[in-house]
Amino acid sequence: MTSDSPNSDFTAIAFSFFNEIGIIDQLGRNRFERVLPEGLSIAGFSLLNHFVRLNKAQDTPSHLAKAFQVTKGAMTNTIHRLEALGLVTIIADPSDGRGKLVSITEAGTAARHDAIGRLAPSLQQLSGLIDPNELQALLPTLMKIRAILDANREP
Amino acid sequence: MTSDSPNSDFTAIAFSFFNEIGIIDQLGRNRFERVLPEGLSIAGFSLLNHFVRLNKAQDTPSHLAKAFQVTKGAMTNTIHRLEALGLVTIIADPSDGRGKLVSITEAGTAARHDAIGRLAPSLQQLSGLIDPNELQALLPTLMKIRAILDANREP
DNA sequence: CTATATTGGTTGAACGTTAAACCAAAAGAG
DNA sequence: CTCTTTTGGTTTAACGTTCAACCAATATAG
Repeated sequence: MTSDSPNSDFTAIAFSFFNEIGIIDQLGRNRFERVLPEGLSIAGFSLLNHFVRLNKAQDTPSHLAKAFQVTKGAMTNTIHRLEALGLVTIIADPSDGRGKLVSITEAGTAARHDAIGRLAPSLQQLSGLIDPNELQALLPTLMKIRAILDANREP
Repeated sequence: MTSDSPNSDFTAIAFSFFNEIGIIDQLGRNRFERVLPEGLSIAGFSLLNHFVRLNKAQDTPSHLAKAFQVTKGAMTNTIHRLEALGLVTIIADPSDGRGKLVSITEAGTAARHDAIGRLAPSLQQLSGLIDPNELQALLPTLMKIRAILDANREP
């Protein structure tokens, strides 16, 4: 029964896969969201983290939307929310009348640092429950699948 | 560099992991949602599928909420939406004045069948791009992680 | 140069989700 | 039996997301 009809098998495997992915995403998102500083969502934190990690001074909303695989509307929302919190500034792009430039503020860098501190205990706990090697072993395949899904939208 | 400071490494690995999970969930969800019949969400389809797969005649909302790891409010929403489409019926539980009993209708079974047919080409395409064995190999670890996250909510 | 197409960003409606407050019915404690 | 707690379900506000329509500015074609 393990290697019968290989093709209809794929459906069952894919169903299970996406099901697990969905639940893990939900549980993980929930877990981290509740420890983040008031008002800072995962989307917001990811954006701040992006600036610090890549040491970027500024970036355009459209580029950010592509980097996070999110629609322009979603990115507008995220950015404006961060701006309202003073964690980010938005200015007009001097070299393109349509564009904007987003920069992280001092407060934004601090908030990101604070958030990482808050995340630590939660991650600490997980590190005792999940084998890091096992987790890491998943990464290459997950990245491959993500790339395939990304390159192959709507059939 | 592979087995240096094992603990701070975990943070980076976990970040990458949840990041990939989040994007795959979004892309996969989007991919399947757009091919589903009008008005039928993934949540709705999953519910219908649950009844057919487990060959259940009826189930209570609270049990369904637990099965899908979703809040009661979310399940109320899903069920009522399906009821409005005529894919499910809701009756009072005769043996418990608080409870309800949800059953799938003929139309619900048909809609689920139709949905599977619509999903097929999309899955077919994926089966050519992703190695089923590689996909299946991920499942045990994913399930383990899901179980750990589930059993270990809010630190 | 002018007309058309593309790109950057915003907006508003809809969806599924969570959290929290709430009500009614059932179960448990005294 | 009565009081208290637990359980089943609904409701409302808020969030992040998608999609589609839209506007303004730039790029491209002719």
